[in-house]
Amino acid sequence: MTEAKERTRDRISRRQVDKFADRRAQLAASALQTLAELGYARTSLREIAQNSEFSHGVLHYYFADKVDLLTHCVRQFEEVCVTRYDEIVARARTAADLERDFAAAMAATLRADAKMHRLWYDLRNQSLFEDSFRADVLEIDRRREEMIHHVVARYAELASAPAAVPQAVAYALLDGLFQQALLRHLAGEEEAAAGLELAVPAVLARFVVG
Amino acid sequence: MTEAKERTRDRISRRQVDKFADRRAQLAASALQTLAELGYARTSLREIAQNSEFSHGVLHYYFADKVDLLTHCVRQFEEVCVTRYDEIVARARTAADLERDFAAAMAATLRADAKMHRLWYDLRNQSLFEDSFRADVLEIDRRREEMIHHVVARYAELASAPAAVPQAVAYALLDGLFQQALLRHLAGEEEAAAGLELAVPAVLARFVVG
DNA sequence: CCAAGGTCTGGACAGTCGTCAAGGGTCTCT
DNA sequence: AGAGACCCTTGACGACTGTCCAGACCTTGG
Repeated sequence: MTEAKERTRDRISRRQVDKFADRRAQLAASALQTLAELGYARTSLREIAQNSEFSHGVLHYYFADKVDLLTHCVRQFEEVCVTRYDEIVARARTAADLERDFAAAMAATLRADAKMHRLWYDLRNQSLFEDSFRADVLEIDRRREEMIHHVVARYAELASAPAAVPQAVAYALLDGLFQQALLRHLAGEEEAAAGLELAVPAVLARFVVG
Repeated sequence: MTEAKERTRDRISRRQVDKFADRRAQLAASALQTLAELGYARTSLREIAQNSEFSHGVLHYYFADKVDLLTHCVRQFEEVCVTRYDEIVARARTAADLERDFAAAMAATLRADAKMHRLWYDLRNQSLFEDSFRADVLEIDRRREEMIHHVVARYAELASAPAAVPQAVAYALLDGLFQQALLRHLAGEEEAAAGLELAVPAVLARFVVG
């Protein structure tokens, strides 16, 4: 076999692999949309297929089984999930900036992506019953904790005061706050996001000494 | 019909009603046990019946349908759920007492009732997708918030300092802390409960000014 | 133009689900 | 003793599930 042929085959093979991966990503996106709408308990493969432009059989062409698909979904979900506040951290010039912008961003994503957040908490809970996703979920939660830590650390830096709570605790507290706001928001309470935007700066301020 | 007869019939009728309610409660207990073990998504009526001493048909004799059963379960769950720290609040003589005992009680129930707590978070999340339980779940959450408020209010009183955070925020923060500890505990992390017991007093102290 | 292989469809499968109804068993009252 | 209410079991139903597969479609290489 000539070198040219090998290169060609590599290129084709790579293109096929990429196409394969692209389709997987596309189907996983349909699955995520379905999951966000119906929740883990009520999502079936046929429903996912109906939210895509393919028939249900194709899912087993691209994924070994349902767990494989859902695991891929969880991993794909991560990418959207853990870089949300990076830009705000980078832009902030004062502690007051960060306080205000971070709170506003939390309230904004609560309003805009409520169904996706609802799905995240659903999947995190499923991982407590089924160990298939557990590793991936814990990894995402770790990165979310890191993401919050970046915010808090930068905040402490801007405020010229050391952080007074461990990063795991800071994440747990802010996540609790967000989850409660999500609960209220999805229950129809109009002021839920506004309440969150109000509460976050107060809590953030107590994360540093002084 | 004589008065004696009427009284007799009332007594019998009441006994039957009570027996009916008792059996409902018994079946709901079996259902709760099954739910705690398998989670909402994987719990079927036949599985519930197998965790009781009856066959699956009896469930439709005592409950109109699955939603009726699950709703009853949620309500029954409430009673166990919302009086957990009352005694500790009543006993505490100093703020330091309350801090220590409350944190110890949280860690203890995390260790002892992890599966039930996991179920609670599962059901609360389901209520975000299905509105059948929503009202009951929100009611329980409201009572849990009240329960936490009792602790915080008494703590502020003992510390002779006014509470510095709204009760909804205090609940959200402590709930987030607990949920994160539950996550770690069920993932096999041995120090999760101990970490919670350590973090709670620090957080509680920041709920009051000074 | 033909063969090959990647891609996709649609139907079939075995199993499980919630629901329901027919029937047997047990107890109480007349 | 017989009637009737209550309690429970069993088996069935249609719908839905995840999985698999035969075959059609389409692009590509020779």
